[in-house]
Amino acid sequence: MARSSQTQMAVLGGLSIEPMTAYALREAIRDVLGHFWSESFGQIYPTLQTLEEEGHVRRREGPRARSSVFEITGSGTARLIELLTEPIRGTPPRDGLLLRLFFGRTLGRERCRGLLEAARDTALKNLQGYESLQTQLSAQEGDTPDWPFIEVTIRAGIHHSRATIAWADESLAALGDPAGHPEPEEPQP
Amino acid sequence: MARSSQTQMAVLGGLSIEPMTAYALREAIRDVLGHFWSESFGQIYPTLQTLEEEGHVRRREGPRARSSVFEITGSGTARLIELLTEPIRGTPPRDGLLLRLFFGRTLGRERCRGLLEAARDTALKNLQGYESLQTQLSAQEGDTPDWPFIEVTIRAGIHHSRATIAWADESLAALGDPAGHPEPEEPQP
DNA sequence: GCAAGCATGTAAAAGGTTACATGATTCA
DNA sequence: TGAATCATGTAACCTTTTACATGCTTGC
Repeated sequence: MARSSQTQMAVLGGLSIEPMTAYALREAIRDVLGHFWSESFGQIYPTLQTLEEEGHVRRREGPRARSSVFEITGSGTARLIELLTEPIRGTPPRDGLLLRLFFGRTLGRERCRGLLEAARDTALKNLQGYESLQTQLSAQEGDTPDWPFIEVTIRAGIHHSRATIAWADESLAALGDPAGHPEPEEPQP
Repeated sequence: MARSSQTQMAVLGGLSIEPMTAYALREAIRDVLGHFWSESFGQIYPTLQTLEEEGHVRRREGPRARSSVFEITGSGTARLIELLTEPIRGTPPRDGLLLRLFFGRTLGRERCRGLLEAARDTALKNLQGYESLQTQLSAQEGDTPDWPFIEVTIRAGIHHSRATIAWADESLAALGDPAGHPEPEEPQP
């Protein structure tokens, strides 16, 4: 029972906004929740089947041959609330960037700087993405009851990106400017 | 071949700082890398066996009967550098808090506020932990060649915690003060 | 003598990704 | 007509956690 309640949460949540095909659901999860969630086909299809058997979603004929549009049922909404109320199951942390930086003495200062610069660039791009998303969606959806909650998740991305940029800049300064003196003398004796 | 290069990285990295038993290695990973990495016994023991077969670590008699201290070999150091240089394999994001907040209309505003308050509290506790760790370790290890890199990882935690606190405060304000008006009338019809 | 913690390992199960196989539809 | 995209589903594989089984050592 309960094939990955985490996936069920995302699937039921998606369908709670709008009925769609499994394919569209995966695209919606990738495009809309992509900054903090992901699901693959291999999870979505079996989960939809389970949810259908349990009566939490209903399958209707889709716009094409052999395609199905899924919609959430009353019991599905109840199940969604139940899942959303469950305690958050935290994934054990696995940050490949920090692991590499931690062993920076072995990896080498220059390569660490490279990693930090790449992280900074990525964070900057993400930040710009979040900001334009916020502007765009607030115009489009600013009046819907979902908007305040959606905006909270976008602002999480904004805060996180800004923190990453500030941290990377600070760290690049701490690891020394390579220009002129690739391995600077220890500043403090 | 290459049983989880990620685990190998953490294991070889740990042993590159100091030879130890598998048990101690797990404790070190939990206590020192715990803020951004984790490994379980079920990963560490088989990985050490593989690394031993490949000649990347050497097993010595430990301080107790039936216990082994592992130390990294020359080829192990080379392998570690190779692993650290590999592109970072990003785990697909799965943030249970943001998922719940995204579906906040269904979950309910009050429960969302509760989640945000809990997140804020946790971040505050983490922040204090990072700050005292920084003070403590900078006195202890401030002169070692590893310290600048270790500090980078601690400062990542500090920046991230501060961002979480600021975001949670902002979001709590945005989701409305519950005092006086638990479920404010819909502002827009 | 016994409890807590050190120490080693294995097996089963969960959770998830990737690749594959298949076919319909749209559009250039 | 052929490529891109929509669409469904399965199977194999990988990683990782959890639980279990076992025994030594230290300190009270």
